[in-house]
Amino acid sequence: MTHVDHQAIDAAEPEARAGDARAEAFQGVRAARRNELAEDYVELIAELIHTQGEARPVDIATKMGVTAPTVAKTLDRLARDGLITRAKYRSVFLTEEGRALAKECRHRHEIVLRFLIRLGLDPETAEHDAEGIEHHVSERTLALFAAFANRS
Amino acid sequence: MTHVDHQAIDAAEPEARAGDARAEAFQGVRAARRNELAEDYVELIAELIHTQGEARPVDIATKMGVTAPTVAKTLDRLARDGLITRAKYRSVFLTEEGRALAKECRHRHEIVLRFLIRLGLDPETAEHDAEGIEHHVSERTLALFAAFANRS
DNA sequence: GCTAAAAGTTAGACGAAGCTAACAATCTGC
DNA sequence: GCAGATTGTTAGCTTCGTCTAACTTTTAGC
Ligand SMILES: [Mn+2]
Ligand SMILES: [Mn+2]
Ligand SMILES: [Mn+2]
Ligand SMILES: [Mn+2]
Repeated sequence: MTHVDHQAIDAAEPEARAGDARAEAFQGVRAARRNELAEDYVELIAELIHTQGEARPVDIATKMGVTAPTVAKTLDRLARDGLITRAKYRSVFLTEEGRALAKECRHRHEIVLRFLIRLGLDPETAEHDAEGIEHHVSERTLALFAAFANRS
Repeated sequence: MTHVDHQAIDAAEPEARAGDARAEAFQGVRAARRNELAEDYVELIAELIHTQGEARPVDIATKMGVTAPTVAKTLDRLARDGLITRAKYRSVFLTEEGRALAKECRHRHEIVLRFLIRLGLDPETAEHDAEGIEHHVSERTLALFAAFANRS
């Protein structure tokens, strides 16, 4: 467990062709990028289920700022990847795996957000930046962020 | 200038459909994502020109950890977007605009890296994480990172 | 219980970013 | 200055993530 992996879903991009340390870093970033969308979706779905009782595609679309067909296609991919289950014209459910990923993402998001605020950032900007940064923070960095956020 | 924009190249994704603050954050992240690759390329090209005297596609491919055809196609896009110039079978040059972007990216990369190391991260991991985080750091956050990195 | 609005789906387009296979140009070492 | 190695290009395939347009199903209000 070196870089950002978070029990990644992967399968794509033939690794190995490493050699260069730089190349490895870029490959790690590309791997993280492939999971970003899934992470944001399951995190949002968990939140909707918690606050609204259910996760409807229309609400996902609104919160994500995309159109309904985009959500539909993305949900199909998440289902294919075993993170959610869904039935036609019904709202969405997380699988065990999806729930685990959501929890992990929520946790990471929370730490990055608190860290940025602790650093002195306004909550608005902190929320924006955390939404992007959270996917590129290794376990080590996360631990340091948490320590900083919790320091008295 | 709210979130990550760094004089972004954009043009895609019809904004406006905001309303929700969350949606705006996600749209910002997607916008940042669209510039990531261009940023990494121009930064690397600038570095190669500086250290090797020229930026050859084969070296870009090695450092980025991708194949030569992938580099070729990406370079075509960068040329289309006015960041580089290139001639068949020759190495790559940055335009004025590309040079400006490279400088900005280098600067951002440097600050994020120094910040992470200052936080207590090992240089290895710091380099990996910085490569991903740099694209999702707003001006405000960058300023705080710089201040933290430079504090006595 | 109809009907109109809301929500969801399907089809199809498009660009980005990756790959492999095959070919072409350039460089290098003798 | 030629041959073989290296580098670069082209063609074509794939998946992802976005969109619009058109259609279907469900829900809600009367
Ligand atoms: Mn996010
Ligand atoms: Mn998040
Ligand atoms: Mn980078
Ligand atoms: Mn960089």
